[in-house]
Parts: sequence; C-alpha cells; structure tokens
Amino acid sequence: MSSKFDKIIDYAVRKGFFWQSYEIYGGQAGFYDLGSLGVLLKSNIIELWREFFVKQHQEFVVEIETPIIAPAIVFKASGHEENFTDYAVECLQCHRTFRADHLVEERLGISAEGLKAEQIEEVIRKNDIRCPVCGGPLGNVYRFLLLFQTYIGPYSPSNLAYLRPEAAQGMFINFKRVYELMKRRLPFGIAQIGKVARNEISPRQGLIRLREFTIMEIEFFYDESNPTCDLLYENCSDEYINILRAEDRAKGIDKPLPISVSEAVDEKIILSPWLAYWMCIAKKFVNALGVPNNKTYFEEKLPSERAHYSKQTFDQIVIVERWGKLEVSGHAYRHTYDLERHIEFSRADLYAIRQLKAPKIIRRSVVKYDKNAVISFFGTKAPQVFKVLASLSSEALAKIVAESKGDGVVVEGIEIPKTIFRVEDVEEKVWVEKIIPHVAEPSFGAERLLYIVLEYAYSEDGGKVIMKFPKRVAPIKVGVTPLVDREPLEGIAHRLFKELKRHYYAMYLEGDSIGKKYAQADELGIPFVVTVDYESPSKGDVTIRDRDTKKQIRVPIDGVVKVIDAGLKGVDIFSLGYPIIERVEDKE
RNA sequence: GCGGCGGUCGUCUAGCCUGGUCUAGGACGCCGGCCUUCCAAGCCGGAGAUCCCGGGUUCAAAUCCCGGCCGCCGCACCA
Repeated sequence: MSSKFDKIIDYAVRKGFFWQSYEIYGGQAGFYDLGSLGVLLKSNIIELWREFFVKQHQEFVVEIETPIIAPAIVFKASGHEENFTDYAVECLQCHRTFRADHLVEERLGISAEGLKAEQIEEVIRKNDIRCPVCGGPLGNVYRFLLLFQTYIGPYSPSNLAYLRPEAAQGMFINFKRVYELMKRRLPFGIAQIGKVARNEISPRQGLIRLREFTIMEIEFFYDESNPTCDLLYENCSDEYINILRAEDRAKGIDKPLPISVSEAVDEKIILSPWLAYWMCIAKKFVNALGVPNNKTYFEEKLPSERAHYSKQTFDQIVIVERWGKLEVSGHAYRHTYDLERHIEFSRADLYAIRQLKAPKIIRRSVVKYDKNAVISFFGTKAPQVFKVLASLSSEALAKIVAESKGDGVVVEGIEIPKTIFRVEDVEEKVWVEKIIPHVAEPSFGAERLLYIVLEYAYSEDGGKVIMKFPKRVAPIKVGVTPLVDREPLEGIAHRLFKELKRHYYAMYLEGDSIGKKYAQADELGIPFVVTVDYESPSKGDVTIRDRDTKKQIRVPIDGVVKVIDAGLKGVDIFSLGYPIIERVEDKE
C-alpha cells in the first residue's frame, strides 16, 4: 500500500513539478530540479510570503539580496565554522554512529567544547568509553563540516570561502547600511529570499532535506528596552496559535496547547514580542497555503536543540502523513549574538542609537598628561612615549593610572613617573546611547512549503486526482477548451486562450471528451475552466467551471477576465449574478 | 560513513529463485486517426527499455558472482 507521500511524489514527478537532479549521471542525493509547474508553484509561494512578510510591512521591512559565497571570516564570526561542525564516532561492533562530543560530555560530565578530533579520541581511549548500546569498542573520531567550502579566485587557495548555510549573515553584515537607509529608526526588518547550501551528511527524504534550498528569512531588529509591538495587539491579539513548550516536552507531553498571541507574550512564554508577532504572521501564511490551524503548531526547542546563536527557538510544525510532523519554519530569538560577533570580528560600528528622554549625566575620570614634562624626562625617547600614550583611550589610561602603585606608572613596558599624569573628574550630558538591537528571526524553507502545499491540496475522487490548490498559489490559473474539438468552437476557444495568456498562466485543454478535459484540469489543480459550447457562437458567451464545486456560470466572452480576476482574488463567482448551471452527475 | 532492502519503456509492473523462442510481456500515459452536445478510462494504428553503470562466470546473463553509483529504512544531523 503506497502512502500519501509516495502518491504525491509520484504525482509531482509524473506531472513535472520536480525530479532528482543529475539523473543521467545516476542522480545526486540532496539536489532536486524543478520543472515548469514546480517553478510556477514555488514562485507563487514565494510571492505570497513576500506579500505577508514584506509587502504588508513595507514601511519598516525591506528586502535585500546578498551573495551566496562569503569569505571564511564571515562564518568564523557567525560561529558557524565552529558550530556547524560535528564530531562523530562509530561503534566497530554494531556500527551505530554517535556524536563523539556528546558521548564524552554524558559519560564524564565534562565539556568537550573546543576539543579537536584527536583530543576527543584521546579522552575516549583514556577513559575507555565504549558503545552505549552494545558496549563494543569505538572507532576513530571524525569531523563533519556541514558548510560547503570553496576558494575565491583561481590563484588563491588561501582565500577560503563558504557557501552560506543561511541568508541571515547577509542581513547582519548590512545592518548599518540599511539602518541608515531606514533613517535610523528601530524597529525595522531586513528580508531576504535566496539559495543556501548545507553539506548534509546523508539527505534522504527527497525534497524535504536538500543540500541546496531556498530560504525566506527576516532579521527583525528592535530595541529590547522598548519592544512594544503595537501591531501585535492590532493584528494578532485575538489570534490563537498552538504552542508545545519546551518545559512540557521535557515532561513527555507532546500535545500543543492553543494560546492567544498576546497572552503568550504577557506570560513570557514567548520571550520576544516581535518573535511572537512574526509567529502569528507565519501561522496566517501557512493557513493561506491550505493548512488548517489544527494541523500546525509551534514547538519550542530544548536548550540542547537550539542553534548556537539562539536564546529561544520555536519550530513551526505542519502535520504530514509520512513523518507525522515536518518543520517548515524556524523562529529564533537571536538577541544580540550576531551583531556582537560581527562587531568583534570586523570592528565595524554595528550599533543603533537610542534617544534618551532625559539627558544622562555621565561622570568619568579623564587623564591628562604634561607634554613638556614627558619631553624633559624622556628626551629623545619622548616620541615613542607619546605614541604609546596616544594608542590608549582616556578611560583605559585612567584605569592603569588608578591601579598603579608607587611612583611609577607602567604603560606597555615603559615606566612613567606618576607626577606627569593629572586625573580629572568630568561630567558629561549625553542625549543618546549606543545599543545593540535584539533580533527576532522567522525563517522558512521554500521547498518544504512546496511539499506541504502539494500534500494539503491533494485529494482523490473516485480514483481521479484533484489538486485543490489555494487559488493564489495554483500554478495554472485557468483552462480553456471547446466542448468538442470542432469548428467553430475551436476557433473561439483559441482566440480566448490567446487573450487569457496575456493575464495568466493558462492552458488549452485537449482530449477525447469534455469529462476527460475537466479531469485533466482538476489533476493540475486549475481553479477555473472556460468552455466554449454550441451556444457560444450565437450568444457570444461561454461557461466558467469552478474546480471545487464543479458548478458553472454563463458569462459573456468579454467578461471572462473580470470574473476570473475576481475569482482568483477570493470572490465567490456564483455571487456575481451570472446564470448558474448546476453540475451534472457523473455517468455510471 | 556503516548495516539491511531495492534499481526492468515517461509511470507502475511481469520475468530473476530454477540462466536459453525475452530481437523483454502488460497496464496507464504519450503521438496519429475515428467517435463524442458538459464531467476521465469506446474503436483503429503508432512511437517508446542497449533490463542503473562497470567487470567476471558461461556456448549463452534482465536472471548467477564481484565492484561502483543511486534510492528507501535504521544510527547521527536537519528549514
């Protein structure tokens, strides 16, 4: 008995939505090609995401595009080079694979962080750690780096680069530039849609786990001392989302509970209000893709399951037939981690400015030194001393002076008489302060959504497949056909097709019988089919058939586009006042 | 990467154990023609497979053996 998953993959490959890449060379796991319908469906999903996440928030969310290849320093700074690496060890007896670092941590209660493969192996040997399942001896510890590596420039093997495993770093790197363009106002978000690559160890579930996939992400920056999210209460306070909390999961509970978004924030179940807001939008977005609310929930990750940059993470789950659940998006509270790291590694000023309501008085010590005294004391060595003193900030110098005992102050190995320095206390009025914004990140995998849309659209009716795509994402919007393939019906249908192509992806349906043509349209999930029948030549009208009800309306030929437009926007075409033709029962 | 199972027209599959009319059969789909006044599968004809790749055994290999590639399931990782 083939599962729904198999049926859907079958269907999708047969109809040319997607197939495995590099087929003529035997295929390559983790890579899929999209066919024409797949491209249409995916781009409709992306466009809908753009509408929900960017277009509806355009006054403070902007989309950018950055390269896929980045110099190694970027992912050194982001922590990926270090954390996207796993150490594995295999049992020589039962051939099970384990995370070597986890094994050491569990057994010995010590942290294995920062250890190299050989060091972990040494610890395993010394402490005679054996396979936790069968007790067999363990083999060599080996390292997986999940980043794809390459080099920038043909002559520069030293210029190591990585393919990005997430789009986020492109947004963090451009934080300051976009912040300026956004007139230095928080909060704001940077969105990006693009390909990412992860060198997965063994991807197997077809298009569910790919080595290269499209990600749709927002890095949303806000001032955590003033996180108030009016939109949350405006758009989402009445919205309920289903949450499965980490503390419940730890107790073995696996049933998510519905909670209003505002309550989840007030109760500190979701730590970041903006994270909560985007989760609410994510729920609405997934609903628009055809997933009812009782089939999706947010699962909070346990601390051990979270990525290195995250303070709190929720995975958005959609219930699927094959695996029970499938993560379609991740919602991470990245707080200040990434900007801090990039400030540290790049020395760039990635701060935002917070205006204070009242000026802050800052008292601090400033150190001044007597230049003439330096010259008379050090003579020809004086320039060297000035250079050393100038390299230090006033605060740092004040600290050294304050901490020095005796009559001399040692600065960078040079002893300077204390009498040369004069410490003054100063008061400054400050109207702004520098802050590192906090970050809430919603991140979607486009190909997984593509699968979800297929699974939720898939239905069968007496052995016939009907894809009930939401109209917005349906790859082909309208079909045209003559009732029978004869003139003058064919000529009218062809002219209509030509007109419809100017507006939509449309399809001219051919086939043995009208029933077969409708079946063909249903199989592709085409929402509307326009049929030219024997009344059309004299009356100048046609019928429009609705995929889901199979009912038709009679519409003048020049009104067809108007009706289809309305129908695709969600208007019930049967309420437009055109004559309705009830469906004919299937023949036995 | 390791272990188990698998790979035959576009798709599903017969054949494999027990090598030989298998120059690989069928169904769906596809192409051409006929029929057809509203919900697929009526008729006629046609195209389409060096049986995953490479090597070996044999007079003879889709079939037996070895290696590789790919897929599925398990370990680990994961949007």
